[in-house]
Amino acid sequence: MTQNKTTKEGRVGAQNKQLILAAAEQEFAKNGFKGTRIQQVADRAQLPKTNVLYYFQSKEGLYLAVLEQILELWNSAFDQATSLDDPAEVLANYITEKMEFSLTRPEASKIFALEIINGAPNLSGFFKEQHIAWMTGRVNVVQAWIDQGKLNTCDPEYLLFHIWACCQHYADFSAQITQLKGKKMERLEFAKATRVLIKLILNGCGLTVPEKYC
Amino acid sequence: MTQNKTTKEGRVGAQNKQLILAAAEQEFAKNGFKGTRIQQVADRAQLPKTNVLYYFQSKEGLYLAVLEQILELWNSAFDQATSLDDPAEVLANYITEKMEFSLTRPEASKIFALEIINGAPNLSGFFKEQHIAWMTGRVNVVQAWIDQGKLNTCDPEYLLFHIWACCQHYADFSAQITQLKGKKMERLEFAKATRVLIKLILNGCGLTVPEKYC
DNA sequence: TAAAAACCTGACCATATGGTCAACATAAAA
DNA sequence: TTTTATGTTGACCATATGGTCAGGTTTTTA
Repeated sequence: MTQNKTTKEGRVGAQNKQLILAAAEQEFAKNGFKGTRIQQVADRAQLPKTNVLYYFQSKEGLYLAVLEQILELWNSAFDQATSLDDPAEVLANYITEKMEFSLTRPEASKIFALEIINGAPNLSGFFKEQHIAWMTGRVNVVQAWIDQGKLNTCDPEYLLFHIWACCQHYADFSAQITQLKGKKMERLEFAKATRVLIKLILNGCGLTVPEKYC
Repeated sequence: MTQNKTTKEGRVGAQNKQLILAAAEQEFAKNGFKGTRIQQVADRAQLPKTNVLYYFQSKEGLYLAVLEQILELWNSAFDQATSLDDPAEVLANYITEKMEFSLTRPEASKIFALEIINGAPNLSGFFKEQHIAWMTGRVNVVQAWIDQGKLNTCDPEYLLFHIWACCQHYADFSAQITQLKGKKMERLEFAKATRVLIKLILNGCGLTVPEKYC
């Protein structure tokens, strides 16, 4: 259905590309860019190494494709929120979304984390500008809430950082959490962590947690 | 005739070892284990590559030495806190310490983060057990505070995770923060972030921020 | 001061790995 | 059916890199 802009690919191609991307996501998350071997990705996808290179011109090309696919997942209902919305509802929902992401796509979160720790050498200027614009918009909305007295005074920028930090922690540091809890966090534990986090953040801002998030 | 495996080191050795460790910390934080070249470490330390291998038998040995040195920095006043102490004071101080660490030793934080994201393959069983013991002790203290009514009900384990997450974020994700703020966070911004975070966490737990942390 | 221990380093090597290529197979279009 | 585009793959290569080694110098010890 959708035709790729650069290379014309048939059914088989599209399917294999997805297979390879999924395998690559696992490997890159586990070993980082330098630590990942094309052969490992190929093995996981059950294809010969040369086949991987056929679809993605190079290891870097493969990594960029993985990264691009991940960045498309960054969308959220919070993006469209305005100062007219209820902050408690919006923030609780945003946290819920982020936690759900950490639960279902931990590898994506890890790859992003690795990219940032490395100094974000592969994030396009376009993405960065877009990200800054998003941030500015969201900070303005939160500030408007504060100005309206809906929210305790708190620096909106840092508030967002703290929400990200907590939510991503459950994906990026899952090994540590598993170690400390004695077992892997399943959906049930994630639900509890989400509730606890929502309460912490909202109360921390002087908000009451909406009924549905208790 | 033959000296045992434990190499005796003189003045020069001790000095060079520290030099190499410092250089390695920078490189490992920036490029990860696989991504770091011994030659890069040597260049940074302004020594020949062979000299690095003289002091540390292998790249892995060097990495382990760096990691070990980092884990020694994990100590905190919170370690000795009891349920008799004031939770607001203890937690505010703990957050302050962690933030100070993110400001002054961001590379150490990043290396630890990379290690965890990779599944913590190099953290010794001893460290892990010690870490679990620490956690258990701290959770008990927090729970005691809750039982005494000093603190709102909140899962102590998740509370600690959230504190870690937020504090480490300022070190590990500094590239993203710098990008979004338009400039690197200096000590002044760290002080503000610390204040904001303390307020968020303490208020989130139903605590009042002590005067000295406002 | 002599011996031993610690320190230093250029030359070298084995191996792993990203990537190329050419020949072939299959699907799609004509 | 023929032709063209797409997909497949084993054999191969250039290079980077971790690590060795032998022979040397400096520092410490007895």
